[in-house]
Amino acid sequence: MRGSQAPTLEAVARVAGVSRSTVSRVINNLPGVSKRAKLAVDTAIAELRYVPNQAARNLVTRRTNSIALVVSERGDRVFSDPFFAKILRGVYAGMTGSRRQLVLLMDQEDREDGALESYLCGGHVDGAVVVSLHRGDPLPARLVEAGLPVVLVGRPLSGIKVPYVDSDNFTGAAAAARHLITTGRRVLATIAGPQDMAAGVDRLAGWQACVPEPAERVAYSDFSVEGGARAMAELLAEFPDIDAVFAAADIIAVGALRTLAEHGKRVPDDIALVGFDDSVLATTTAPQLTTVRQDVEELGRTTTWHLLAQLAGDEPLPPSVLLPTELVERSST
Amino acid sequence: MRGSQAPTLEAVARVAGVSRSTVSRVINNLPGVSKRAKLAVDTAIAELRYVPNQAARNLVTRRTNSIALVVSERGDRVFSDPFFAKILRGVYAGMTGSRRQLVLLMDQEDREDGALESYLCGGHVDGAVVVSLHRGDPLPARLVEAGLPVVLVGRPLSGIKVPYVDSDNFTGAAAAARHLITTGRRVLATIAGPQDMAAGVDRLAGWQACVPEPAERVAYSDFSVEGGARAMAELLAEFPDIDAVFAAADIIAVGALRTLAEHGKRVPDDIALVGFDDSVLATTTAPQLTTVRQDVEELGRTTTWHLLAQLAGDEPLPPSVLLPTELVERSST
DNA sequence: TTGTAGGCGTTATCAG
DNA sequence: CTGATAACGCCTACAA
Repeated sequence: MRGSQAPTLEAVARVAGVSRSTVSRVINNLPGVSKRAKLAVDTAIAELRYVPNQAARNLVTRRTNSIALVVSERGDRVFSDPFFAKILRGVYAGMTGSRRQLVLLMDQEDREDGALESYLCGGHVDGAVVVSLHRGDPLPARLVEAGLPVVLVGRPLSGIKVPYVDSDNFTGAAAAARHLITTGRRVLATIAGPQDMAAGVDRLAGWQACVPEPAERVAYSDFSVEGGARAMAELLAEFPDIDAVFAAADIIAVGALRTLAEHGKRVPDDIALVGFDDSVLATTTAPQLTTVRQDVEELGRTTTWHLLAQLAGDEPLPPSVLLPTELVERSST
Repeated sequence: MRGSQAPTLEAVARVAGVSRSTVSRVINNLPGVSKRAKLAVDTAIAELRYVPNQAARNLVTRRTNSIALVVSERGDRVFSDPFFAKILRGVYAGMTGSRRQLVLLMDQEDREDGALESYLCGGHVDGAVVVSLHRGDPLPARLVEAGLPVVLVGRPLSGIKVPYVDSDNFTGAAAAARHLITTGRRVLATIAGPQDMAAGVDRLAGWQACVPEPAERVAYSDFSVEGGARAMAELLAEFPDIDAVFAAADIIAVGALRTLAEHGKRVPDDIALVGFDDSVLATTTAPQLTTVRQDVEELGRTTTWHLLAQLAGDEPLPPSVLLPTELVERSST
């Protein structure tokens, strides 16, 4: 991949009039090199524009000084989702001072199945943060089996033993339920998120743990405005007397709000609405959303720390971490 | 980076009862392997969960089967900018069928200067698409010197000889100027973009090439709403009689629009306004923006094709490509 | 069709 | 402090 002939350690050593070992020591800042030798080597390096060959270095050291952020989602979707933006920001923040490169990897639809996996297991990276897992995704288990250090953003649904960091979705949803109950609402409904992701499952579970009739009045939606609008319509059609709704995400709540407006329902007078995430959306709606806050950037940061600690061998680590969530009261309840 | 001891070619060969070369041939789908041998090898590979060591492979083949998308911008900014989202989408689209992995690299503020460069030159990737260059960024020249195939998104300002793909900013800006002139505007002004980026420079040049008094009535702004608002205010203060403004980006135009409203100027009655980009912003303003459309996704796609062609050795390639831009008339002129 | 042997550019372990 | 020398895991002529 280099023009004609990239200079090697050997070449530098010749020019500097020393041995390869000495050059290697200089490059890696190892002790035991005389000032004179170091100077000669530095000069030679500059002159030849020498850059160490990573492949050779990786081969012998068995480390690459880079970690991967793996997004198990189609690449073209990633950039438009603010969730990933925050995760990325957090991962970056978590890496400061670690002297490692971050490599962002996404699913490519046209690649054969194992491409991502063999890239990761093939020694391109020292470890991986994996985010956006859906039920049944075999990737994390495979990576762990292969011995690659991995930390997940979000609880895995498959029950595999992989360390993860997640927001406490269960407790957050429970708080939402309690809030609605204590503010006098009686006919409670929820729009649950996708049940192939832990966030969807756990928020539903937390809700159901606090609500009188857990199995009643549940609609499902993906994380989209349209889905939320549709689910709200279903709910309204089947249970016209509901006076409170917990939406499993702010974006779902936005859709619900739209449907409620179309049906002439006033929020919070006729129906109270609670969202989840405390994203920017929550303050741009009218009325502003009562919602459960999770700190997504912190999620990325903590996950990265966990991975780096694992790489550094700072055992023992907790197998998983739950970050607190918090109810934020605004005008929709 | 593998658990205890990752299996090697050697191990597979032993289990399969063949030589390393035969295993290698199977892995690389080379001809000249008997059915029996292939079967034995495949079985052994599955049994041992063998994954080829990339470092070793890279070292000898001198290729990595991955290309980099390098964003010369702080990582945490990248995800929030829709421009990069579109570029990424285009790059992905351009890679379909290429059997390569995409590695996204961004500046990390805490890294020493050469980290990105030595990562790229050290043989981690076969080539790079580099985007978002500011004047004086030494990266592309260094990469090219080191022999790494590189294609730039956007014309480099430094005059270095690196292939690039860009939108035809000059012609687009000229079209904006002509449009304002032919619709009867007389006192023309422009809010130019940052002059440390080609997009800013070229749009200003295109404008100045078509306007009666090129040096007159120019304000400068970065690509932000606030900058546009401020620049518009400057213009208004200094030249109260202007009746047309060309903003070098839609986001700048949004700011200008705000200032104009504050000053009681009607658009387009009192002042005509043209933007650049045809981003989503252009249709969310009131009035909707007349603007110059550029296809950013296409930009990413074409740049990637160019790089892949270069890697494939499909010479000779045009050193650079300009993608057409097009005036879109709406209500602001 | 298969196996043997040499080398890719580093690091690391030894003696000197 | 410095310099040989043996790996690291794989590919690739070349020979069988």
